[in-house]
Parts: sequence; structure tokens; C-alpha cells
Amino acid sequence: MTGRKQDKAFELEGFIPFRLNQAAERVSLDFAKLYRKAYGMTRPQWRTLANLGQHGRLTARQICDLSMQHKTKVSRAVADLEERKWLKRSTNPQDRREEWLELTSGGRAVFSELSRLGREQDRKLRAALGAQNATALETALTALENLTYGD
Amino acid sequence: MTGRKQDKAFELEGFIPFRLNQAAERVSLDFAKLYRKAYGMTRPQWRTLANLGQHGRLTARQICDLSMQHKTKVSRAVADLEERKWLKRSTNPQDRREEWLELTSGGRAVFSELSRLGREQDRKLRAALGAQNATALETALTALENLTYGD
DNA sequence: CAAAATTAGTTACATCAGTAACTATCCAGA
DNA sequence: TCTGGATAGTTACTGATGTAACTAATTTTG
Repeated sequence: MTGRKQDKAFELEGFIPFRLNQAAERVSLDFAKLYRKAYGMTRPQWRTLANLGQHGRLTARQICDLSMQHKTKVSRAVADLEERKWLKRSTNPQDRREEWLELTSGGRAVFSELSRLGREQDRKLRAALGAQNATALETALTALENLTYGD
Repeated sequence: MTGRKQDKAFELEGFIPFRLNQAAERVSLDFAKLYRKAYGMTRPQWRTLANLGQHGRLTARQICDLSMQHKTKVSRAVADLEERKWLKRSTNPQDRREEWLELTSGGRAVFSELSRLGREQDRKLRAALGAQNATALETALTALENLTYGD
């Protein structure tokens, strides 16, 4: 009721980084609920599984690079996925520091179902945005991905 | 070297939710480094401070609603900020469950400096994107914010 | 070819976050 | 006015996360 605002110069809501974050959080929480409720998976687990589903056999290091996740996250996600029998490991005989990681048929089934749901979410999002906005967003995202920006 | 990909139908990189997340993570980590290094602040602390800086006196509940953060996060952020003397509390005499939260002059100084840096980041981001892409992104973000989407 | 540096991956420790349980206060209705 | 329910906020407990230290294998270099 007071209405006494201060520092009117700063409007968080007008900043692209802030808005980008809010939007991303909202969209990704939505999908996170899916894999959490349906499979009890965490985000690092889903991302690890998704990368293996998409690329086939990978080492943990490659998953780190592809998903930009810290190696301890990946290490733990791999251990969890292995325990659920969704993934199997084998030592690379050419370099015994490395382990090849591959989905089992069970893991592929989970990935298949979740990627179906992912495609559905993407479709719904595009439909809700409308073709024009979806295109605008993709253009902007491409620009963001090619950014050297800042430092 | 094998190149044996599988499930070509699923391309994580093509999905808007995935790309949106990557972009947001990148942009916000960049700013997080700033307030972490310069002031040892966490994200919930910065968001709490920013809301108080922008809106003036608020209750913890209002900060939760505005920033969409869990009340335990806000509770802890408030306690931290109070300990640093960047914020002071006072009980609302009309409803003694509530506490009014306000920045101290020290808190306002920190907010002022960080919002300056925030504006700078926003400006740099817009410059790096170019006017056209920035506009496209804002249009898309507005559309995302108005989304009922999914459920 | 042996020592040093590098790399893949795991683990210990400290911090952070969320769920649920808790305290204190207020409000609504019998 | 007293009892039950709602609300503001804190805290205990448990799980997640990052940093740094660690093991083991490989490569580099002198």
C-alpha cells in the first residue's frame, strides 16, 4: 500500500539474463517433474542417459564434455544408472583408465520413453508459442550459442 | 571412430527446452561469478537483496512470491544478509508473525554496485546479440512468460 | 627406460537445498 | 471466548553438489 519503491533505475524484470533464466527454469522444471516422478531420476542422471541414448557408447569424460557437467556429477550418475541396470561399463583394453559406457536394453527403453515425452514437450511448447515466436526464439538461441560474450 | 549412433530420431540439441537451458545456464553463471567473487554471495542471497533493492520493504513471503524461491532458501538468505548487516528486520506490529525486511545503507550500496554490473552485463549481451536478435529474444521471452503451456 | 607430468575416474569433506516437522501468531466460527 | 485451522517463518534431517585429494593407468621427457 505504501508504494514506496526505490532505485527505480533497476528493473530486474527488464533484463534479458534474468528473463532468460526464469523462462528456462520454468520450462525445465516441467520436464524434470516427468523423469523424477516416472523414474525417480535426477537431472544429471537424465542428461547422462540422454547422451548415451543419443550417441551410443561413450566414456565418462565424453559425457562431461557433451553435457557440460562436472565429472563428479557424471561419475555419480553413472554409478546410479549402473545400479538400476540401465547402463553397463567395460574397460577400454587400449587404455585401461577409460571405461566405455553403454545403455542396456532396459536403459534404451527408458530413454526411448523419455525422449518421446521430450519431443512432446517441445511440440507443445512450439504450439503454445506459435510458429513465429518459436522461430524468433530459435534464431536468438542460435545467436546466444555463437556468443563469445563477456570474457 | 566407430560413429555408430543410435536413435537418430532424438537430437537433444534441437529441442527448445534444452537449448533454452544451456543458454540461460551460461549467461547466469557468468553473473553468478561476479557476485560470488566480489561479495561471496550465493544466488538466493543475490535474488533476495535484489528484490529488496528494487521494491523496498518486503516480507519474506513476498520475496518468495516475487522471486519464486522456496521459503527455506529465503529464510536462510535473509539470515545471512542480516548477519552481514546488509538488511534489518522489524516485526510488523499489526501482524506479529510477519517481519518487515529492509536493506541497510550498506546493503543498498552493494545492491547499487551489483545492479550496475547487471546493467552492464545486459548491455554487453544485447550488443553481442545485435539489435535484431535481442528484439527477437525479447519477443520470444514475452511469449514464454505469458504461456499457460502444458498443464 | 625411469621419473615426472597428465589423464580417467572415484571419494572425502564441507556446503547447499528441499521436505517435513516445528513454533508462534492470527482468524473464523460455534 | 475457546477451539480448529491457516499462515509466517525457522530448523532438523536427508540428499545433492563442488572442491580438492586420491588411485590407477598412460604419456612425455630427459
